[in-house]
Amino acid sequence: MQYWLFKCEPSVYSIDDLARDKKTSWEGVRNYQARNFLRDQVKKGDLVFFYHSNAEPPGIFGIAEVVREAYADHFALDPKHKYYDPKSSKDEPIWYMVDVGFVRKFEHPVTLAMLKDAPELDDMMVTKRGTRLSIQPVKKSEWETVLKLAGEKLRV
DNA sequence: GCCAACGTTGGC
DNA sequence: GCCAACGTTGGC
Repeated sequence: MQYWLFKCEPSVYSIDDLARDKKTSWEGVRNYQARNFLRDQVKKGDLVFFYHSNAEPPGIFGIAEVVREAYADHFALDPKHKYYDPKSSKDEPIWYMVDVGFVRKFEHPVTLAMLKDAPELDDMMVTKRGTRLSIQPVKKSEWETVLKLAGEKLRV
């Protein structure tokens, strides 16, 4: 059982959209390092911080749960889609996606500024400038620290 | 909207 | 394989 942080621009898809839909596919990851995490390490039952990027304010807005492990990202095969990648094919998909379900929206989101202020989170990728990975592993201690900052119970 | 920090592409 | 040009991310 592992913890993750998934980034998304709320103008594209937000925690509120997930709360409404209950479940969504997490497609469009087009970075190899993030792809490797998604394909090889993200497992069913893992818990995910839902991070709003390019937002005001940026930060962690809630929790999702992985409900389906990696499968081929078929949006890469559609020439009309913005996630199209001509190098990908049905037989040899390059890109993968997972499905996540809604768990909880934080009553008090943990903003990026709060994450940066917490010394326990100095090693967290999202707090380091220049880290643009959209799928990031989160340590158990970091997970618990963020929940405390959010004023949330540790048990999900 | 700006721009720094990356990742990717492609000529050589 | 190098590296300049270009595209993207994402905070501010």
